[in-house]
Amino acid sequence: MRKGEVQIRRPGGKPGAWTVHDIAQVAGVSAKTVSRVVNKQSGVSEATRARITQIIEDVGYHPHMGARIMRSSPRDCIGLTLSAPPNEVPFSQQVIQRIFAELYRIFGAKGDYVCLDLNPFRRNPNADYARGLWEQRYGGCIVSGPLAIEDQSIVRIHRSGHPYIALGRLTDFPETSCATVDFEEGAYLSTRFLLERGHKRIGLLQGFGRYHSGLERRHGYFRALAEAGIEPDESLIRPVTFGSRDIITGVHRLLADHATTALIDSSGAEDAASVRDGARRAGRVPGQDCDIVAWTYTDNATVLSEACAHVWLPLDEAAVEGFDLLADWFHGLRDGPIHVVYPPTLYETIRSDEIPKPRPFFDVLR
Amino acid sequence: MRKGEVQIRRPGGKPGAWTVHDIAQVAGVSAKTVSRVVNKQSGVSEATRARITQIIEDVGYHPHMGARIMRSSPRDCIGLTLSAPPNEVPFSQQVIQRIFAELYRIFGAKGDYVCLDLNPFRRNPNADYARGLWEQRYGGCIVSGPLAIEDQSIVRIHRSGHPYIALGRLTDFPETSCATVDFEEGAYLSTRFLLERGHKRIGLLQGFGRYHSGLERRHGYFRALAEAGIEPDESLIRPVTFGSRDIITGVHRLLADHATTALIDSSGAEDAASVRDGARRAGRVPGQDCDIVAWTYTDNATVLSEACAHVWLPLDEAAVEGFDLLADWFHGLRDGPIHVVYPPTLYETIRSDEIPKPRPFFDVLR
DNA sequence: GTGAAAGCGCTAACAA
DNA sequence: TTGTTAGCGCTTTCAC
Repeated sequence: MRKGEVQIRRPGGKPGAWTVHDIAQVAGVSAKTVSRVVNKQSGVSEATRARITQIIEDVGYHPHMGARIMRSSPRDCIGLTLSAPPNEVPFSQQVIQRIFAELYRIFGAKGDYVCLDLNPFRRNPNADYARGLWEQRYGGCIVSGPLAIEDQSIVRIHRSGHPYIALGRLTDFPETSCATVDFEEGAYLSTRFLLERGHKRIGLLQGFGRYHSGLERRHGYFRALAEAGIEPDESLIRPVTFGSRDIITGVHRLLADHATTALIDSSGAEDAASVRDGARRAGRVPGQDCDIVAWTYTDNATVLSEACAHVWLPLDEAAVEGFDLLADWFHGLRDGPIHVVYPPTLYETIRSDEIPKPRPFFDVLR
Repeated sequence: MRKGEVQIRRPGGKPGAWTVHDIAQVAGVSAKTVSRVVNKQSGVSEATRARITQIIEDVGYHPHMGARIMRSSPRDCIGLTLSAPPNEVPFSQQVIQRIFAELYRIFGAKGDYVCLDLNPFRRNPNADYARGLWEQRYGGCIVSGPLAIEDQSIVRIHRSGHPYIALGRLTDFPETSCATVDFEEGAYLSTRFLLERGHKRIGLLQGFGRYHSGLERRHGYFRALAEAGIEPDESLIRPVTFGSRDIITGVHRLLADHATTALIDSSGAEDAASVRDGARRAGRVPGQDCDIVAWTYTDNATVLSEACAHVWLPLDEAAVEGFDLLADWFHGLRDGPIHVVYPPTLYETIRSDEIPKPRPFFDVLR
């Protein structure tokens, strides 16, 4: 046996891991007393506590977490789930890194576990991304990503009373505990800005079409048009995914009609090259014969040099604030739900160089 | 209630989550039959199975994971732990991303959970990074990072029989299930290369001094010296951390003695700027009055332009192979332990530009 | 093909 | 301050 290594058989030579009863037997006390020591409860004399603590350390005892959560729900493990398939809504490296850095800071450094439910979707497209909560695997969770139009899970989570926070919300369920940005307002700002510049036919490259954040984009766009007394035209809205080809085609189709003089790129892809490609195919020149408003998730950052304005949606920043509040809720320092909804900001001029398209995280290797 | 939402009270109007007994009562069968259906065991008629499956779906039943793992150990959750404090051994973004991409590919996509024990060290410097295993929180684990000289946990994990893999190994416990590279050989190669170029006094900037991978560096260095019949000189070895100041000082001290004509940068920091700074302070010019061999974790990459050779230690590549094997062990498709030890490669010429110093992952925000 | 009973390790409630 | 009892939800064993 290696130096310093401890290896003590359970009393009676039983195999397997030590239990409170084993510790109790060795210490000559009852299991409940051991339990009190493990859980730092009062009602144990200092001498007994010290003795039991020593035995626990010597034999390397750890309480069985399965048995433990049968009596009380887990408060030392937070879940992180994806509410959308990563191939459909690719998380950028930057976003994931920021989320992890925060989880490390808030939960990890305290000794809490973080449990990832990385992708229930590949097995079952209608997977319940909260399954870890129902299984009592964790006692609270972060729902990372937009919520699908047909989403049922989030309301069930909400009703369950578990601490949770979603990085998105439901258009028809404003109670959702969330940390997100106001996409409706973003679309409204973008549209109004272009209307004020005299545009009448404004195309909307609409990201997240299958999700509530996509719906919000439509609503904001319609609201600005209605205020200006302009009849909306469905053909001016093109739902797009994050794929280059989709964005190229979307821009191409929208700008092919020369009566359309402006475009809002709310795709969320920050993919300047594809927007340019689409415009070129339509025979248009952004900044010259058409105005483009580009959406970005980075403050004061140019994602399309020719854009007449950039709208910043501070999603990461909202998430960071939300996580802190969730931690407090999770640890019993406050109640839920949480409502962090950051407003977007429209920049007409930005001095930064054009930042590159973000790299998807779950794609690092292939 | 929202459209399509299911919310059915348990029989008897009891509060809380549904159990196998509730399902059984509704279905008019016994709990065991429900259990058989949930676990896809035989011994249930098709009709009964279909009926129970339907009820399970309708009420959104999920088995209680705590109760479940009291009868059998968890095989749907893999742990990821850090064996060293991240401030002491900073993981680069690249490494962490690669690890996560692999976990996503191998475990996440199958529907397994990945449970992170991010940092038990801040609370307790002697923390047992395998606590999640002892608590039966997960049924196997990845030990990410080097193993400390005084490490006790890894042998206990090994003896426990749980599937595991460490991204490092113990110099005196070769049975360790690991995916790593041969640091001893890396140091040997580096030293021999410099000896063959005629150097007699070779400094070793030794990374990971408190860890086994640091010991391996010493051993390889000594082996090459012994082969060449050169008496080792302890003052030529400088253990360094990842901090710039430490590396600057280390290089400075080593090169201040002009009799020392060569240096092996096995710090692992890939920090060219600090090496240069240290040399400058010692009044030396790498590539002119001294030879430097630089260690890197990226294939065919220059991490110090003036280096006379680069030694590539394919740690990421080893990890990727190891994870696949661990997954098979975890899922019962093979037995452990795993031994993936990649050899280092010495490059005398590399045509790449100098790559920048890697950015630490757990430092993204601050 | 199906069910009854026991027990996994822990802790809340109650008793001493 | 400490101990006893019961029971959490599940699965295993054994019986029907």
